[in-house]
Amino acid sequence: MARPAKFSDDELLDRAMMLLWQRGWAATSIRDLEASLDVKAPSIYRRFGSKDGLAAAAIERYIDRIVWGRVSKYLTGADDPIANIEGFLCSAVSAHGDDGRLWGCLLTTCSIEHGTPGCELAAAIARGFAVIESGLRREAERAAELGRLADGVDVDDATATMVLAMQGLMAMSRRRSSSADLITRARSSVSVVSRRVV
Amino acid sequence: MARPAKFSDDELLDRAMMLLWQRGWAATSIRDLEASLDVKAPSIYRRFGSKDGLAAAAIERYIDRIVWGRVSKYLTGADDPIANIEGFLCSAVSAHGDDGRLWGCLLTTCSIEHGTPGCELAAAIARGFAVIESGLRREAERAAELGRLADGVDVDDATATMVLAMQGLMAMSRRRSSSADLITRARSSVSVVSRRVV
DNA sequence: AGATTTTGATAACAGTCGCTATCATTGCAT
DNA sequence: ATGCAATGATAGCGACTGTTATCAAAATCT
Repeated sequence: MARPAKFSDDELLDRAMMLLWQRGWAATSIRDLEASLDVKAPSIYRRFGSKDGLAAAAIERYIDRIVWGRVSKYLTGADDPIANIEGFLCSAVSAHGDDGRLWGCLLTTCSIEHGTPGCELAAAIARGFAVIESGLRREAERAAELGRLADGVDVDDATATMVLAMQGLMAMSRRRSSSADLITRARSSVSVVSRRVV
Repeated sequence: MARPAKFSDDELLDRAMMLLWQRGWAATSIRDLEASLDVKAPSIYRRFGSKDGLAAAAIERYIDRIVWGRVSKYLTGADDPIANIEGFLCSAVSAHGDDGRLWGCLLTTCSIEHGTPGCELAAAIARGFAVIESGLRREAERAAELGRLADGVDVDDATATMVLAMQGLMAMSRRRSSSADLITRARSSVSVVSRRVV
């Protein structure tokens, strides 16, 4: 056939995902990707078509790896659903960068940066958020069945509050250097929807 | 003295604020500002020093006009604090653009786009969020005094939940075209922290 | 009225952006 | 070994970025 590629698409996407996650969409140029991926621009364009195409593929990979990873690790559908939700939120605001800076969420960052709705990025981003929301809703339903929701709080209320808290935490992550304050806020928000155990 | 300026700094900042609010920081170029402000680039640079300087001044104006306007209109320190908070959140997710697209929050958008902490933009943004949080906290304190907080929910919990909800709503605003769904979510989140009246 | 001083406009700077045409290099199949 | 096909590398495209030097226009003060 022909000469094999130096890196597989998956390897490229992993590194592209990390770079976009850390720096954002607009702040990451093709030259940055060239340097980080050790692959020249023409190869990137032959494989992914455009910068948007690469970003969309990187977002898909982010959903598959990071989002699904956290959902399946924390929102397990077993044990205490409240503790699961709390673990999920706190895992998202844990430090990532070597400098201690939080990375936030690739989905939130890209959806705000790349505002134009209707593009292929928007569809990928919406899919990622749907994964998060359905995972949170599943735990909220279990919490309701187990009587772990606070009085007067139904599944919709708990899900909406947790989704908003998640996005709020991700937005705040981009400008906070430490995660301690965010974890406190996350715990507060979870405690509000859950029944106090005396 | 000398020839008077065609527009005052305040007029310029008002229009710059609207443009940055609608399009974001990175997506708004100096040429865009020239066209929208009807003022050429050299005048902009003579007055505000740089694009960052203009953005920082526009953010200050956003805080003074929009943030303080909403805080003083809704978080009044009188009447029902729960209704006040709900009105505050819902006002922020009301349609703004002629095309029905939501603009979100200039602070949230800029803080995610212009991630670099330590610059003058970051300080202005932090100040704006402090205004929002203190306003929400004031109403939460009144709600606690009036017995309008749900059982087991203290002022810190309610404030944290409302701040996260606010930021979450603003993040979601950038990719939603209608505000109905966001208003439903906002109401859910407010209902969670407030005492049910039977 | 004339001098002064700040304004606005034209044009251009160097740099970066996303993207691509061109070509030599490489490895697989025959 | 040879031809084929896809690779990586060099170089460059036009457009756009933030920014600034230069100069004409205009309004206030003496």
